[in-house]
Amino acid sequence: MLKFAILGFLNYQSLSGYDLKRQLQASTAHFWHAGLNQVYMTLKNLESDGLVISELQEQEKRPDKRIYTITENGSAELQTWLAEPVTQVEPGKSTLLLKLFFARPAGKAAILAQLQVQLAAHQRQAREYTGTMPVEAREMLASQPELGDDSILWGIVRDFGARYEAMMIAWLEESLRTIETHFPEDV
Amino acid sequence: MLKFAILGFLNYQSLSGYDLKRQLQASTAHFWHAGLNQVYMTLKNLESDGLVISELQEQEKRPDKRIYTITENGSAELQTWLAEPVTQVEPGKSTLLLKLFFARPAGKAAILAQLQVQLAAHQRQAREYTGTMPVEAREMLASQPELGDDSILWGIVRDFGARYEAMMIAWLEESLRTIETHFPEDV
DNA sequence: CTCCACATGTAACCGGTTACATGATTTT
DNA sequence: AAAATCATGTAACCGGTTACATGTGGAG
Repeated sequence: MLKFAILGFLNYQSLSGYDLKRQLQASTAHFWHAGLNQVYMTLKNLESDGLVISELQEQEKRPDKRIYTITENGSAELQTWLAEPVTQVEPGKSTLLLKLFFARPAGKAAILAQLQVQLAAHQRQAREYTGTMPVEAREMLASQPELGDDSILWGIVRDFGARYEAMMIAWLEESLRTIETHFPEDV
Repeated sequence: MLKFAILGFLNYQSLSGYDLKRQLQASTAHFWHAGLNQVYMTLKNLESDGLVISELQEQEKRPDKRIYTITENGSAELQTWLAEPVTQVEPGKSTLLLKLFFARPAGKAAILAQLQVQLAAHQRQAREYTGTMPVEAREMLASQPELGDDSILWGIVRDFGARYEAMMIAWLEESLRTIETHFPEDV
């Protein structure tokens, strides 16, 4: 599916693999990660499928860049994908929940430690949503004011992140209290 | 990681692949899915690694079952995994958020439809958490009362599910309102 | 008579992760 | 002098999905 994330960004503007990775990092990292190598590979596949084209841009003082541009076929494929309904309630994968579910043999101290680490991490994460939009998004909006409608959607996705982190923190705090008061001490 | 889910369940009691799948379905489906075939395959791998052993149990009127039992090595491997700290804030993958992020070209009607389908699905899902513990869990608790401590953890995981669905519903409702009032009509 | 639950597997494929490989420029 | 940023790739591996393959007994 990274394929579509990339087509989505290239639909806004032409970018190099490296810049694409930056965009992903700034905008979609919390709901869609990707390694740099994977970005390059996917771009290559997209090019051989004729959904994007690339041209080499020479740079002084910097390595050359390969700039990718979406084709009409690519744009069409993106449209098709956007129109498809999403699977009803996507089955998630959470290592944390899985581990917690079976965690009893690990002992009270280990469980509390695990949850505290998570709490700290999510409190940090939550702070990211208290500020303003990421620079990448603001820059894109400034240079392409016709993206105003898109930014409504970006805001909604961002709001999900904020709510998710708030929920996570509340749940972790409550869970810590539950374990502390109800779970038996390690022997 | 399905490997550990299976070891976790076999650590409670010996089970066949088919029954294992049932347990997964009933307890961990919303944070860890698995196809039947994958369960069988993983069991096979676990056996060749010496983490579980199996014996064939003949049945009248039913196909024979292969019952798997965790070994000491298997138990040790589970312990090790449980003790390992979870990666800080696991990077999630959400097709819904990805699609929504880039959804502008799909148009207002399509976006609203998408969100409404999701809302209905999550309202259904949320109802699952209003009732009591699944039968599988209650049966296991009744037959093995020493699992009382485990059930605290099961409750915490279950609570996550409830909070997640509540958050999802609130977010979807708010998003629907936002789109309706701020997103331009299709031409 | 048809569909569902029980019961177990194999094989091809595919998306994504990790490791390997290289190299200049700028910042600390 | 070391570390981070810019910049692009290849190859092995691995967990998981989809499709294929088979067969009985009970319920509607």
